[in-house]
Amino acid sequence: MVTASRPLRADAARNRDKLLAAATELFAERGLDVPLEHIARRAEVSIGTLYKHFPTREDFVAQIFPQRLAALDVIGEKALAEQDPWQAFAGYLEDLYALQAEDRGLNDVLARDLPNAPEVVSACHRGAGHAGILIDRALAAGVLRADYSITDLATLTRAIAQVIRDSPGEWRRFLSIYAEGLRA
Amino acid sequence: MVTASRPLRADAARNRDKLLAAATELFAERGLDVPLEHIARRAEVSIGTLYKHFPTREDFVAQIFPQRLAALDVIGEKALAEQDPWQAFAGYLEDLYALQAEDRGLNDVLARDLPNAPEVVSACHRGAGHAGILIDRALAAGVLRADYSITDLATLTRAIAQVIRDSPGEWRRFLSIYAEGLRA
DNA sequence: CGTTAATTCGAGGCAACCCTCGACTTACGC
DNA sequence: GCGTAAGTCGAGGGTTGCCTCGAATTAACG
Repeated sequence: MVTASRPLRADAARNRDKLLAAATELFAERGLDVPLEHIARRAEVSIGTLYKHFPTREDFVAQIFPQRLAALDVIGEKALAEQDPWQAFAGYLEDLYALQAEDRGLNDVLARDLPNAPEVVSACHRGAGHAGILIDRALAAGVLRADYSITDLATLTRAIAQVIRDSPGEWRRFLSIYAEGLRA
Repeated sequence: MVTASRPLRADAARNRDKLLAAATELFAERGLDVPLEHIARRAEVSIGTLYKHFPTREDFVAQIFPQRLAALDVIGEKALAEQDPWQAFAGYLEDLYALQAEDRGLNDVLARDLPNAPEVVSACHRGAGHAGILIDRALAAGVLRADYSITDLATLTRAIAQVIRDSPGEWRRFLSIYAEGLRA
């Protein structure tokens, strides 16, 4: 039962776009918790209009992050193409956290449990799938500590998210130390 | 020029104690950001009375945490008494984070830059002093990766603080992996 | 006891953020 | 052009937390 909503009026479409652009910028700059009023202000639109188009913060997240999360697939594929199982896994971590470091909103999305939009959830699942394969490969090759699991990666992600928030310049070093501890 | 303040009236002393007890509990349970109103409520005292005794949140912190931080000295001494340089450093980390995991307030104090009370600051400095010695020893013995520094420990502390907040049961495992990466 | 200074109380003002609703405005089809 | 549905606006009500201040209370001392 698809409810075919009629096309937006011209001004409405314009405002929707401005809101989306503003939200994209502000999420990236300030993180997921930026006040909705700020988004409205940057979009030069009233708060009422914001709520008309995006009744909840989640609606913004659902519109904005699926594309962002597509990058996860890219780095996943890239890592799967790498021959050396250790290099594949370690490179994946580097790329993943580099991504997070570039976008505070993405950092939040990946580090919290919150994001409920199905598109976002499925993107995360795909990411976890890639990571799972990389872990299995590395385990099979005996280059990763034998008890490592995807749960540890989730923990690491939240930890690194915090490092990125506190001191954006240090995550790479932190990761390199942690990664040493990962080798079998 | 020491301003000798006269002793508190009996009821005032009682209320002060109740406030301190309530704050100690709530900081430990909920972290440093617990609303001051909650502290007043648990102490069964009005919000006005709370502000009379502790005009700022920092005043609570300054009264409560110096004793808590004394534990830092204890584990520092304990580690310095340990013969094996690696065991000394690794044990210190274990003890430190076990402490943090037991008290959300302490976790916050150690992981944020905020705490400005001189007593708190100096306790942190003493802790850093111990840690510095442990690091130097381990470096001299060649058991710690050669480029490790106290800055890395600060980063680790913030990262683990986050792990403790998110999933209190996992910090030990996380640390054990990281610590592997630390060996020379 | 009575005095009085110290203490307590909590209503209420301020600020940030959330969200709603009805009056006004405007795009668009005719 | 005009009528109308669609869209916009922003004042304002709700919440949570911070903090203040004057009226009411009370400990403590003679």
